[in-house]
Amino acid sequence: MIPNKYNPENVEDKWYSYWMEHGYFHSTPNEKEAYTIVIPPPNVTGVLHMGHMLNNTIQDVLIRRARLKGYNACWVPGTDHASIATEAKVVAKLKSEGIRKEDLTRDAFLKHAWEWTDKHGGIILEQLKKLGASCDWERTSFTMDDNLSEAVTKVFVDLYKKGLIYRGYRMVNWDPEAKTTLSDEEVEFVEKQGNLYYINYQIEGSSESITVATTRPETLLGDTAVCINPNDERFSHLKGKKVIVPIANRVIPIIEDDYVDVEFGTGCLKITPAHDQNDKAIGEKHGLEVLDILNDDGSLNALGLHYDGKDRFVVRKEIAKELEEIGALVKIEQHMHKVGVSERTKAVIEPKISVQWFLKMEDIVKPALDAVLKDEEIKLYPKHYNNTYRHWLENIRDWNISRQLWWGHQIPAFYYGDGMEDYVVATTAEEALVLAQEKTKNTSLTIEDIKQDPDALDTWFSSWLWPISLFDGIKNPDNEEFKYYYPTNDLVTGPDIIFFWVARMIFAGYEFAEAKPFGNVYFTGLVRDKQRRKMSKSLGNSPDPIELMKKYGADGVRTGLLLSAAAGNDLLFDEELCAQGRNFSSKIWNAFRLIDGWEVSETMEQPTSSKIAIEWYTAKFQKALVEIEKSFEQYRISEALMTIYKLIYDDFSSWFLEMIKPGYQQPIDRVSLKAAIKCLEDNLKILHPFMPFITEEIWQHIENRTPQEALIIASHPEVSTFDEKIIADFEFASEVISGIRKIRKEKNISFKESIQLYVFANEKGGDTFTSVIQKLGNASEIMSVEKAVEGALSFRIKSNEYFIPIAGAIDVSAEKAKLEEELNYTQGFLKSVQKKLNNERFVNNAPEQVIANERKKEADALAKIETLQTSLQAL
RNA sequence: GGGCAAUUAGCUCAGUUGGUUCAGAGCACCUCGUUUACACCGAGGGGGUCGGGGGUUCGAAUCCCUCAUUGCCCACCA
Repeated sequence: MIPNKYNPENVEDKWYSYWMEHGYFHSTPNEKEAYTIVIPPPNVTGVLHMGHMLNNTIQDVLIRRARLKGYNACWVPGTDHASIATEAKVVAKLKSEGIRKEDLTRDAFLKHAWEWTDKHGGIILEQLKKLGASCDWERTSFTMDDNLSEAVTKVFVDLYKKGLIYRGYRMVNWDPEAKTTLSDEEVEFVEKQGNLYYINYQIEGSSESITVATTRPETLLGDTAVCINPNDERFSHLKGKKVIVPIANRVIPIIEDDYVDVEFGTGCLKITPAHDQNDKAIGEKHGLEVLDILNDDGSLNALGLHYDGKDRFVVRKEIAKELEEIGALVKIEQHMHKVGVSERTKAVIEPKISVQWFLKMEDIVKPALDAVLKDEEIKLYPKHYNNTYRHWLENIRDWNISRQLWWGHQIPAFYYGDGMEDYVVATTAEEALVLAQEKTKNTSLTIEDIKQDPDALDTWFSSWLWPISLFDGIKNPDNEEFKYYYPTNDLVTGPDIIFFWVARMIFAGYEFAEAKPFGNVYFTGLVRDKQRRKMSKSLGNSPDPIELMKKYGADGVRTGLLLSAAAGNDLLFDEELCAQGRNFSSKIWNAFRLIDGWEVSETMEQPTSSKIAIEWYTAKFQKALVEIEKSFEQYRISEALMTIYKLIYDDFSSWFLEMIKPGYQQPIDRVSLKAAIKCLEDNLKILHPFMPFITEEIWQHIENRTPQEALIIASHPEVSTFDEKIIADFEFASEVISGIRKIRKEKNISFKESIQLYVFANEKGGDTFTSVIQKLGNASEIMSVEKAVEGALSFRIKSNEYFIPIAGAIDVSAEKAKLEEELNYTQGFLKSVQKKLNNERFVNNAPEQVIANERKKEADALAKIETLQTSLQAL
């Protein structure tokens, strides 16, 4: 009836359906305390990878544990529209069909995007079900759901009214591939080998020239000045003169600014205000003209003269050649530098001046600093992320929130004219019309006269509201759900989105909900392969999670991942880990099968060894429970799991079950069986958050449970006081048992053959486990003696000596050698202890406890030496 | 260029205020074993000068200084 081997595949599907059917994952506000997690929403068209596996396993552990502990646990799942990533996918797909985005209307494009989303969206959520994720699926959300979108619009309008959102002509990061601006966070810097080009600019009306160094020679077509340091004597004779831009043959001034580093390059800098942040600043300071030479796709425009229409990188090469031909190129040096690329498309970013929407950050972030750093309202794990967090917030610049994309939340700004200020911000076009009429005092304006801003908002401008908008807290802040579930408890995510998402959610929380969004943030590490390489599609080193779960069971994969995932550390994934998890499943299964197979006797007395075993395991379980609680408090989840692993593998299976196991074909007494089942059930409860499926399976096998008695909603064992002494006594006894086993092994004495055991005890008492030693050592009797036993093998535990008489001859010289070695070691140990005790400064300075311990060590060593010497003489 | 973290057994990591059983765990490894839950197993075992150097202390993996290596984050030097 109960299979020999545990087969996860069927079992896991069965219980997931069972849990769903009975609505255990679903939460509604009630009188219990809420425990809430919101999922970091994966990209709507994404597929499950190992990073998700780790991240969501941790969330599931936390949520299941909370559920067992009697909280009203609510884990809200959902997906993110991922504006730029998804739009890029859709554009690529259309391109493969020969359709260009430029040829489509906004509505037509969005239709394609929604089709794509409907087709590929949510796959990842289905995959999470395989993992066992106990999300409240009835609450599944999408950042572009109507409700969430309305929240985004409302927030935009409110922030605009507060004066925190503005439209400005600024230098921004331009991604020529996606043809959109990006926030500073979306630009990553990669080290690249480039060239430093030294170019001569001829002084107007002179044969003399001045050399500038640049990494981007093509930008000289946009130069509007050349700058020198006013204190640089090399160039003082050129002050006030003008130079001629090569190729373009434009005359531009030489200006002076101490921004220029005399040491670097030639000490002379060309100024291209349209294509460099610093140049723009200098340009503004000196009132320079701005010449934008680039098109949106990164090719040069008409200002690029004969390079019109050619890509910037092509021009870079060609212009170098032309400069060489006209003798303006002095030299080219190799130059390592960091180049900003788009996080999404990897295209090299161009600084570009354009009109965009920005959020003022200075004031809005303020509460977020204290919340984490001072008041500890929000705690980050590991804590050292506090520094990273602080640094970012303290150096933050205004957030460029507009994107030249269609997939996303359209900016609720409406234009009625071409002027920089000819717009209004409103939730709907109708409201906008009213506002526009008021603003222009022109009541003849119609809805046709106003046009909504075509741009969409940065994806993160919606996900920063996630913990609030999931519960409709933006539009309807007094609703019952929001008041009940918000603030949420724990957030589990990767440190790579600490700025993108975590920090922004924190100040959004204070700004829009007047409260923190969550109490704790647990940052996981990255999942890498065995060689520490990042997992990536191109390397092919990323295993398919679904296949892994098929092979090892979801429980096995979860366990494998968590066993080695120290908080915040990268996880070096190896399938071996999953095998370890699967093996653990088997172990538990077999332990259950053992107990399940026992016949019970109603009349049988409980053996002493069983009675003591149960007392011991109960204490041991409590001790483990305390450690587990402590580990969870510190979010050391892998340690908590390891504690359970060892408890079940070693203490429960190897020791406890062996202690109470009845003889061959013997029944077990009723009391012991009942207690054993209780112990097993407690094990299942604490293991359930980690291995939900196998624990539920066994739980339901133990007896027929009603849906109200399912393990998933059982109650977690409570911490209570426990007997430390019995644990210590067992520790000692287990060493004795190991000693016996060692001798059996050395002398090839089969376990079936019983032995006699004599004890010469310097340490009196500690007989609690005699019956256990007898059983697990297969000793026919255990007797106390007052002197060494002749014709016996011996071993020592602490200051006690144990003798096992054997029938055959004893190899006296070998025994002697063994004893002498042990004696030697103990004498050396004694010497070091005595040296310490004879040191006056030690005795005077060390705390009493420490000295007492040293004295105890001394006494023990002395006693042991005496025993050893007696034994040696006896030989 | 600045900041943060790490460096302990073959691998991945614990080691909380310096002092008991402080040099540990899991995996891997070696030996033996098909005993009646489990070979996806059991029993037993080997293995580390705690990155190098210096210092404080009666006492340092733990505190201080310094050097080295690695990883991450941030920064507008053309």
